[in-house]
Amino acid sequence: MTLRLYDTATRSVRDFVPQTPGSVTLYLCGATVQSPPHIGHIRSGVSFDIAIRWLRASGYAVTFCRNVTDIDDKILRTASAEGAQWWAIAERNQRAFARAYDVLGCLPPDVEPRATGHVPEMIVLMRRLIEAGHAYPAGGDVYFDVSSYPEYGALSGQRPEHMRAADDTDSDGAKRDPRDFALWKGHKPGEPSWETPWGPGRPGWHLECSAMSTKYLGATFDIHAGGLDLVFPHHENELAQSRAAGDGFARYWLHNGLVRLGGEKMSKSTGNLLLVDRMVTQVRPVELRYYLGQAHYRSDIEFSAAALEEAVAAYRRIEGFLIRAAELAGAGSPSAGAGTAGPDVADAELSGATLPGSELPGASAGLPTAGSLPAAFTAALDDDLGVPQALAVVHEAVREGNTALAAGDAAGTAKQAAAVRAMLAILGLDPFAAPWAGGGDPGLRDVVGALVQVALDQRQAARARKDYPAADAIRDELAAAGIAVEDTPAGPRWELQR
RNA sequence: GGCGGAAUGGCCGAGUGGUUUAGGCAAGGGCCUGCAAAGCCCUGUACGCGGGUUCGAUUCCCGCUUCCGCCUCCA
Repeated sequence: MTLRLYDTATRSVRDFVPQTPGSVTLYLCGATVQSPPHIGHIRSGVSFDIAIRWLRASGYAVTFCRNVTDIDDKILRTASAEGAQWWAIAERNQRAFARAYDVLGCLPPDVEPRATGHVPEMIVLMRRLIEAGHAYPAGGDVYFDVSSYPEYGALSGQRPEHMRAADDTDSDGAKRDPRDFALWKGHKPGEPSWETPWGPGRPGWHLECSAMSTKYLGATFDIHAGGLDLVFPHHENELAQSRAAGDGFARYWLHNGLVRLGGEKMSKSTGNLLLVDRMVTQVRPVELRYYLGQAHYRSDIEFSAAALEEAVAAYRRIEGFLIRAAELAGAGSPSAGAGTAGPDVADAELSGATLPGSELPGASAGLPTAGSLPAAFTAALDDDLGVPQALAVVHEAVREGNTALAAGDAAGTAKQAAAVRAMLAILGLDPFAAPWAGGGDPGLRDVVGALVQVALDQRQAARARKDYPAADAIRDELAAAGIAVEDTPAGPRWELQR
């Protein structure tokens, strides 16, 4: 079974055949670093992180380029409003994006080029376009001549004659046609500028992606990804520039659906409510990742607190199974292995049942291979990255694993646990893998474990003499301290309340 | 005005020309438990509206309604 992907350019699901067998070049439109990321931004990161993990697990060597747009109107406006340097605003927000990608477990790109670092490449591309008759300098700006490129509109299905004229103010007078778009914006007082053969100025929005994708991935590359709201004008314009210049450009276009709030796309004001930094104080990052990743990447997500809570519950069900499975596989009796059982401890205990040929660090190296995964899971992801169906397979394995666990079937439990972890690794959700695992001071954990054990021993003694009020009081006190106690056939186990 | 997407059981969310019609959450019943918790089993019989094609439509076609995205700030 081969991977099939929905290609926006053809509006159909197509077999994915990379340009060079065995390797994939992928460009993702990353952040315009004009504000900190909200969950809409990061959903895109998560969606394509899963795509990249799947490509790698499928045996492709993926070269992943994710750009940063570090100059635009809004960055300049913010800088001016705050009395700060534009580059300081960009830098600050770029760091916030980097934090968000990291905290949600998105694998880093192989290269993360910034627009302002690639002006020479932009100049070359502009020259090529001007010489080919597809662009013209005017009034200090450089414009792409839409009428010179008959294919314009093909990606987004727009007909130029039906497009509304741009109502932007600044430079309309210089354009030959209102639909022409700026490759380069002429210098204005108070704005940063770079020298070009056509005068000083700054990059237009679209030019950078053509210049940088070509530089790092080649004139023709496999996949161009980004949010659905970038199809027009951004990606349309990129495509026009690059094709008009004679480059093949992207062979597949992937677009993720948007996150909405209150029935509408997240705006600046509503987005502030859903900043990643804020969300991860309300749910654990891995739970937020589960929420953002669980829907199909092309579906819109209507944010709701209730839906987020459901995702949390679903993830904890999976995680709970893995923790109990690790305890069983590890120390024979749950009480011995439990408690101290942060996932990292459990990880060690599970080592006997680890993934085939994998250390599972969450880094690109250790992903399970597609062949080692359940066939239904593989088939789901091969079908345009069908994460919802893939998660159904995960949940079925969890249920079977829980049944084995209840029966004391260690081998069966370990088998299901290994399968679940392998599948979760592809989705970036393995609780025992980086960046979710670990944390905490091992020494402190041992101390806490010993203290809890004292309390549990007293509770067991109370239970043995059928003094249930005393036993329940101990359990209640532990609960109040944030420790959940469960009795199992093999004795009590505890863990920190999640 | 143009282009595109969507409407599924209490909720989230897949999917399919029919017979076993995902999965999760919540709910009810049961098992287990001293009680819980966790887990397992069972239950609910859903596809916006109106036509059409068909032996049969939630799935295909036409029309309609509502919602959403884009039409040069956007993930």
